[in-house]
Amino acid sequence: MVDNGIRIIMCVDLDYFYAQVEEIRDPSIKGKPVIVCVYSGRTKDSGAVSTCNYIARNSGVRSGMPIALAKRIMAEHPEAVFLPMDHEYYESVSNRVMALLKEGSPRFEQASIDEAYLDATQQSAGDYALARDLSEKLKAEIFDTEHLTCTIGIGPNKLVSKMAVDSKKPNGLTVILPGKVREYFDTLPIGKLFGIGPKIEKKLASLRILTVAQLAAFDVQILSRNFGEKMGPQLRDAALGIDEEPVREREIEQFSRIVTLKENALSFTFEEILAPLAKDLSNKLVAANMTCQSIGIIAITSQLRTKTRSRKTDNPTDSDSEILEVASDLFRIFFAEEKLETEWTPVRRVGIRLFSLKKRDGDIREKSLTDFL
DNA sequence: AATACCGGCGAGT
DNA sequence: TCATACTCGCCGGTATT
Repeated sequence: MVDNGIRIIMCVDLDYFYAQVEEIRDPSIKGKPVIVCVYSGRTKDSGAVSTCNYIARNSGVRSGMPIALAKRIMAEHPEAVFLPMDHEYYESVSNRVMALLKEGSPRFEQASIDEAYLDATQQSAGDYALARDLSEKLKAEIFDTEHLTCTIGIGPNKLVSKMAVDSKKPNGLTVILPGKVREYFDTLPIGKLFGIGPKIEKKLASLRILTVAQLAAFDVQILSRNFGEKMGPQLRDAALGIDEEPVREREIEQFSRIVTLKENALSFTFEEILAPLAKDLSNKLVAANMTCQSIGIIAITSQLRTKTRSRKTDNPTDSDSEILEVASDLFRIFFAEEKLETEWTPVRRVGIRLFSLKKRDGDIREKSLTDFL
């Protein structure tokens, strides 16, 4: 047992994942700009870039960018390949890689379709040099079996390993030793800290916090007052490279499905739009052997503002008809309320969300505990 | 006072 | 008109007990 309190955490990130999977599926596109897109179906090129390979990034294409803009950027590169996202396929590849990683360390946490954390403290006997060796083996194994490159970051916690992985991509391997954390973090612009996006960066700037070092030294009380009791201390800890979160597999806690309407509208046919979403979500619940006890709707307005409504159901359910019923009712109420608003806000995208998910057939232990309580 | 529920916001892949 | 589809986490307000 290795227990000097110092953990060794690895963050594994599959490089430009969707685009790389496409390169492997069709090697003839390798060497060209590859841009994987989510087409919304409104017009020929409406939609957004999901991800792209580094050749496309070098021309300025970015995730989240409108497809039409990406096409304009690539206008002088007619060899550029625009592909529709094939989520199911990427997921099947992801599942295989995640299974490999899980063998690398049983202390495993999948963070997204292309990212995972491993607690390698035991395997590497607390030795960062051994952890690096283990990472190299994992990289080789993933490449040999799936022909995928990945980047691995290593550090004393999930945050630092994440910052390490971000420091050198693609096909990188970076170790930030516990004693080097502050040194590395202090060189970073504040916006590069994981968890600090444009909004928080701006708010920090208004407090005259412009560097990670300034955030690390800032009065935590004032941070709490401005960001809340949880986020205040968390922000300062992040600047200090402190993160005690364990690497742990987590049960999924929500499912959602959302679609873009053909045209912005003040209402829509619930049966036509919502029924397929309800069916999909119900199928997902059944496949996961789960139920939900809260059903919500999502509406994204023409101004791209997100509005939500939700309702706790009387009983846990996985029924598509019940999901459809509740979602339709929530949309009826939503549009009735919207009508009373002064501004006329048509809706662009609509969706359904399920949460308060519970595993259905809890095992015997769990069951008897529940019965007991 | 503590907890549950709800709607909004922010971040990330 | 250029703006996807997800998931997670937190905040603050209000209702409930």
